[in-house]
Amino acid sequence: METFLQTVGALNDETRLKLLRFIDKHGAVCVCDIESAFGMIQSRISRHLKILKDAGFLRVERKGRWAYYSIRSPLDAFRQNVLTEISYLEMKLPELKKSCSL
Amino acid sequence: METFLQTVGALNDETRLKLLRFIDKHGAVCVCDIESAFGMIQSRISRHLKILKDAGFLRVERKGRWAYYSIRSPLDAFRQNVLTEISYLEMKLPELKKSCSL
DNA sequence: ATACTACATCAATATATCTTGATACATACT
DNA sequence: AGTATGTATCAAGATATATTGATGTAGTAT
Repeated sequence: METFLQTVGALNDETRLKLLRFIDKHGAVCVCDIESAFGMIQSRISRHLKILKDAGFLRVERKGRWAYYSIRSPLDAFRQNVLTEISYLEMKLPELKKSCSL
Repeated sequence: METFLQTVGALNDETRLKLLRFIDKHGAVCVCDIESAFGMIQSRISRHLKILKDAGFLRVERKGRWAYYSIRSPLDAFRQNVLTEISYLEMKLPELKKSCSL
């Protein structure tokens, strides 16, 4: 119950749906790339990524000073369904431009 | 996007998950039965039922002064998955006692 | 018509969540 | 050591959502 509410709670935000789709589409990206792609301030991105991570959708891998977020794998069936469902949604995603990372 | 957010928004509440499971389990029930089963005031129940209905999970059928809520049918694959997922959750549901309806 | 019942909706308050800017932390570089 | 960079977290205000009690509406009964 707790966990399910956390999962749907994480999905209940337009920004997070876009982040999820963006990461699902591009694979591992660092926070600064997301920041410049979405044109949002870093604290906002960081917060949403944490919520998505805590809800079981994302994983982080730190390399040097960068934190790379990607879709957690393996993903249980329900979360996988959710990702698929999100991929069907019409949303305009920003372009990924490798601005800061190597 | 709109629709998806409305769907997950409807799921983002413990009371509504219980209502959904309760109705999924018992079939068509009227508001007063839910009210007495859950021990919640009527306006609260009514509001949550509306949210679940607007999100595409429930349908209403009025008979006389009663409004019977049941799972909308047919349900698309995603919402069906959600219902299945909810059925796996551990939650204590109140007993249904046919208190007011015929 | 009046009164009653089941349900819906509104207004006010309470609670949770989001956004921003500031600050903290950790790694890398000189 | 200091400085810069990438990220995380905190505190404040803004926004959204939930709960309650009151009121509105529609069907039913007397």
